[in-house]
Amino acid sequence: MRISELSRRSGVPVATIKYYLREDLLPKGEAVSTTQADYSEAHLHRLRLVRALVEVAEVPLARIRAVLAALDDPGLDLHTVLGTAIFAMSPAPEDRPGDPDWDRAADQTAELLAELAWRITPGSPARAQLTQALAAMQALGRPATPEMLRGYAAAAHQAARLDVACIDPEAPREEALLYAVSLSALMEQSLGALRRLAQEDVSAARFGAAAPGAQGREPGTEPR
Amino acid sequence: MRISELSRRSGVPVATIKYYLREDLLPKGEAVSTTQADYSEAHLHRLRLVRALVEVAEVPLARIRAVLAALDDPGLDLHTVLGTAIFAMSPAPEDRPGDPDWDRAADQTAELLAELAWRITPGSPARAQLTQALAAMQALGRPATPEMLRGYAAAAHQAARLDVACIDPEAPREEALLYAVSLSALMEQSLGALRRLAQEDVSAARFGAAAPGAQGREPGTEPR
DNA sequence: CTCTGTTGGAGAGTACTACTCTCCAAGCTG
DNA sequence: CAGCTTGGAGAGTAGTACTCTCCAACAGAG
Repeated sequence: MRISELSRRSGVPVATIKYYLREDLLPKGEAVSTTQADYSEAHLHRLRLVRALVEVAEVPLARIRAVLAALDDPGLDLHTVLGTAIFAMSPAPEDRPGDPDWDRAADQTAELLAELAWRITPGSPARAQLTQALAAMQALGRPATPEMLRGYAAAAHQAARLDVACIDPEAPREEALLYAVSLSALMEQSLGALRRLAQEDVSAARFGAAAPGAQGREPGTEPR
Repeated sequence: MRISELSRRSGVPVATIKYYLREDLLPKGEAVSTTQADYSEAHLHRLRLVRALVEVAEVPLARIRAVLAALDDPGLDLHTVLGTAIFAMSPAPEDRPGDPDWDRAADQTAELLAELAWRITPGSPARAQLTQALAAMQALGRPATPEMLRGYAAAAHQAARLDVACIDPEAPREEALLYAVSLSALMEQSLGALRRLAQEDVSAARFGAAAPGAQGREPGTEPR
């Protein structure tokens, strides 16, 4: 199919598709002539994936590019490639050793992970992310307690079991990986939304009374 | 304290503090003379909160402004103000009625929420977010199953119980709200990080073998 | 009372991201 | 062969979050 059909079928403007091609977010179509290239269903599929990550999961293009590059890397086993992709997906805050809040948070992280005994890669960006969040709570004067962390870890592990259960190792590798990554990112959004909904339920149970958001903004209205 | 001390104590450049003052992210100090204003501990505290939301939770300034405005709104009960703040915090994707993927996702959402019977506000942006994520999965040809959704909802509810348990209704209102909001945002980051760590553990258990990310990027290296 | 430095306030400028627009010659289509 | 589309490349734009520059009005040191 030509670029205009790719655009029509995906709903993405031609100019944007050209931009993605330039930025290596979409592989080039097979050149039929100097001014004509052929795009396949795989292109359409990848384009939809990019759009889902951009629009729904709000992943920066640079990170999407890194993830796709990891997926295209052949010759690694499923677990390794998945790990690499998830690494590339996450923001990696820089360590701030020496900062007292950071160091205390790093200890909290180490203690929690030692207790959980999860099989994880040492330098994982997720670990730095966790430390960063705990350091921020420290700085706000409300450090997380070990009991809280254990509870959140249990919830996270439950979600992760569901994530991994969705992976079909029998499916074609490319497809399985693509789904695993997109599912991980989209389920992160879903989990966040579900958590906010659940917060309302729990808060209603605890503090009771009227429905909130009565004077909240109209649906679809971005603040300012 | 003067602006320079506020800057020194918070680690935020004076220029940025001035910018936040202009942008209504920080209330003005009490004017002592034409060219001198006095900032309190409350200013320092709010500044730290803004920085935590910007740096760690990556919340856009416009949304932080909306949240702070909601918190400053007096005369509402705790549950209501909290709900309003959480509303202001979340992105609100626009509905796309008519789009088949969207409509199916909206049905899924309605079915799940009916089954869960959580006490939630009808127009909640979190609901639209959930629908959006489910619609994206639909579009990628891998719709979420009701069983999966139930599982994720259970995990989310568990996290939400921990969130709400942290709120101390006896604490000064302003303080309780500030902590609730920052905790919600920072714990979202922590939960995401924990989930990624747990994914690695579960994936290792299921697909076994070598440590992943061996050729992942160095810690602290942003892709491209 | 002068001199040095800081402050609040406002505007312009910058860096980055994610497009979006314009142009062009080559090429396919009626 | 006229008129549309296409691939490719560069320039332009909109939005976000600062960052810099300037200035007159002070404040404190000597």
